[in-house]
Amino acid sequence: MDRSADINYCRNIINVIVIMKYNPKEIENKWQKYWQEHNSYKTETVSDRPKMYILDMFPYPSGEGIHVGHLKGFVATDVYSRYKRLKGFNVLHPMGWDAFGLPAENYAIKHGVHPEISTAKNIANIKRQLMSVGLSYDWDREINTTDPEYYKWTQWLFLKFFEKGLAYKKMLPINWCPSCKTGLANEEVVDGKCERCGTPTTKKDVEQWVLKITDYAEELLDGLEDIDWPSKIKEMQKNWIGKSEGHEINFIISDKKVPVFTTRLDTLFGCTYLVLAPEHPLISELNIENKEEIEEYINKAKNKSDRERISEVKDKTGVELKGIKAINPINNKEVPVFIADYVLSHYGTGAIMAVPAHDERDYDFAKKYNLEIIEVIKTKGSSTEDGILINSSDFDGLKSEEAREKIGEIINAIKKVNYKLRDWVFSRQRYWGEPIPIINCEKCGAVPETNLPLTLPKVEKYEPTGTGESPLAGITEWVSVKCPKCGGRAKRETNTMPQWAGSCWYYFRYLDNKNEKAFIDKEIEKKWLPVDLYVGGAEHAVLHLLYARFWHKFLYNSGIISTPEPFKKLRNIGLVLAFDGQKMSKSKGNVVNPDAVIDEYGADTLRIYEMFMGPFSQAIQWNDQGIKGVYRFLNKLWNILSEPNEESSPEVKVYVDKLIKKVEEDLEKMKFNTPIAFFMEFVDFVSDKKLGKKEVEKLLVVFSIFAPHFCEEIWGKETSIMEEEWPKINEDLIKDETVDIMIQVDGKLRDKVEFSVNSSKEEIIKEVKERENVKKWILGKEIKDVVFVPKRLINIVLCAE
RNA sequence: GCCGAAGUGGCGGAACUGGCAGACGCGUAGCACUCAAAAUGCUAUGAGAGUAAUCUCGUGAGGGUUCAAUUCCCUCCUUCGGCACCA
Repeated sequence: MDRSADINYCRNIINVIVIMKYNPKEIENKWQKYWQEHNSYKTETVSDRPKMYILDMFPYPSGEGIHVGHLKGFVATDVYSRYKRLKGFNVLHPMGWDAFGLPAENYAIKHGVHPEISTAKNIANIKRQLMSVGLSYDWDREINTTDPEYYKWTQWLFLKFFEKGLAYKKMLPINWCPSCKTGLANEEVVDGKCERCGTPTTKKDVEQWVLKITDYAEELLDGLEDIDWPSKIKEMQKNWIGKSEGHEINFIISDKKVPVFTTRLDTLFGCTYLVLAPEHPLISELNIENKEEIEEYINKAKNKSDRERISEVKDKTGVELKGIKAINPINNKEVPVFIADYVLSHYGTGAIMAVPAHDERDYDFAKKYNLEIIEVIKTKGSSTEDGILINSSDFDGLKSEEAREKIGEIINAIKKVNYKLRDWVFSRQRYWGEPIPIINCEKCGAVPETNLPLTLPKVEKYEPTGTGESPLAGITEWVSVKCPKCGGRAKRETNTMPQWAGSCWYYFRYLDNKNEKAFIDKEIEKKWLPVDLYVGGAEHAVLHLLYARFWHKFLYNSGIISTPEPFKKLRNIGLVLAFDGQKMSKSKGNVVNPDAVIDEYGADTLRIYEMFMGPFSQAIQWNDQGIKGVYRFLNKLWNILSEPNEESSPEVKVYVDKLIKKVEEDLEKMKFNTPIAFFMEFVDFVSDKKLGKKEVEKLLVVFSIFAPHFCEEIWGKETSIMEEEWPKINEDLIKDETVDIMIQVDGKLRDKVEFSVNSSKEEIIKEVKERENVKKWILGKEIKDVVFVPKRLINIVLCAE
């Protein structure tokens, strides 16, 4: 080290001694301890104040801890919670752990550490991280989905579904991940690949527990009307449920009725062939000439993966059933019959009437196999739109909509609604999940295990078997039980629940997390639900958010709870991208760890940067320089607020009240970036003015929602700043007496003049006309009109030459 | 292909209900402090013209409505997210 560095070092020390500098390291630990010791974040279940339930999507306790992206949402809800507390609400702001799932189990397989142990370790680490940011969670209400006292109720709720016949066992061709060696729900297959590991999924026939979410399709759709959610998420759920209204009609094949679903009954005269799904049960009953060819096709179709099917969208395959014809009910015309895997067995009736002239898929197929194409609708735009009927005998000239009605009447078509939504495959062949509390008895069938919790037994090997059985199947002493009903030999269900089970109802449990008699007390539920604000990532749109609504609606319909929807208002967090504009991920090595940021700048700087970087529902790149800017701002603000004058100058008083009002307005709109900008402007404004004690106190209370440690330290009173109230502002004081009026000539800004707010149009025009900047534009021209917007502008409109 | 969201300086972004485009921050440049650097402070910073006052252009592209458009309407382009043979 050279001499100059020494001098510099000495100077810095002198600085610290002379002025009390902002030193986050010193103050943050102190206050975190204080808040914890004083139970500052505790929420009373019963209170006179109005309730406000502000909820984060709880994290999965991964080994890497949380990164700054997770924190963005947590900080936003924390700021909002602190704001609402100061505003007099009884705020519930809890946190917990969604801890069942594959990573912990995979870790166990690799290292032989029980998931319970690794999970506990990870939770401790993340909890430490959350506390180091000064997040105001009521930790007395902490929950953990892997705690038997918690999953006892997950199991109990499953049995409710079972009692009502909404949980049933079925042999199904399900999505199977060959790498995770487990079945998956539809929602967990993204782009033909496993949502967890990215391996292409295959089809496998496995006996599965299924939850009948399809019974709730209509309600799940309707409920969207009444909730304040981003339209994007609503739209995704709508599309996922995929309601379509149409008719079911019968074609006749070999004297047998073959029902077909269509939304375009108006195109019935254009039907030139019929297509059955390869799995259609009728096929085996027919006397087909080319039986072998058909069987070969069916086998091939069966073994296709989702990816293969997707890649074949533009190149459809199929085989004609030779010697078979179908009769069209409207005109008794005979049309050929095909099987093709572009027709899905699980949707509608598994059979379609093909109208190649007005359906793209049928068109592709007809072109390929040289089938007849008959145009029956005259359309203005694309051939698949509604229009006017032609080539349709008596129905010619009718509009599509009328034709659907009329044709429907004549052939006795049944009106029918179909949904894309399919039942929820609910069992997983893995270890680290809630055991399904069912005993399979040879005599009595599936019998509920009522002695809950049914705890997850310890096993030696976590490895999935790959046979379609879970690792639990290997523990004979656990599996073999007596049937609770007949006492005979029976076996436990060895499948576990999917990772989404625990999160379907966790928002109830925070409210009453120690209740041993019920999953929630009825009165508490009535008082506290729905959740007022729910914040999390958009990736859960058709997973957690759909599943949770389903469970909630089921409980509501069963009379167990009193609210029809769980989450009144939902907002999505925008991703925090790495410096390179890419998603943060461990493998790319571009993850920003909050621990490092706090170590360098402190928690308050991190909090404010997370909020200041941009609108919180937007994806934004992390920028190290930006944090420095926030740190600079906090240093300036620290110096300004820590040495106040006795009394503020009058313009400062007004400014502060205006500032508070603007901050409040933006917070109500969930805007967190602009309030911070207002404070930055204030720093600049006040630098050459007098700021008094009273205003400092107001500012500290308001700013404490963003920088709690910082404000608590300057506050320096006996009681915590958290116990204060949001400052009242003097509306009379902040009313402007004068305003700047924009002066436009022909819509172009030419001048700006200060007037009293009450100035009339005439007064303003008179004065403005005399101003040089205006005169030169209107000189010698005729004024056609003057537009006056009070308190804003006047626009002098001239006659065009 | 279908559905949804979004395009504003060198960068992140701001702009109420159609009414000053570019707040605030970053970066950059200059200056001050310093032997020097860092830190800090001050000034400037959309493009072009002009010594200046000021003017012209400017919110993805083109058109429209309006006294007035980043904001409303139409067409198109680009990016991102979702769905993907759902009859």
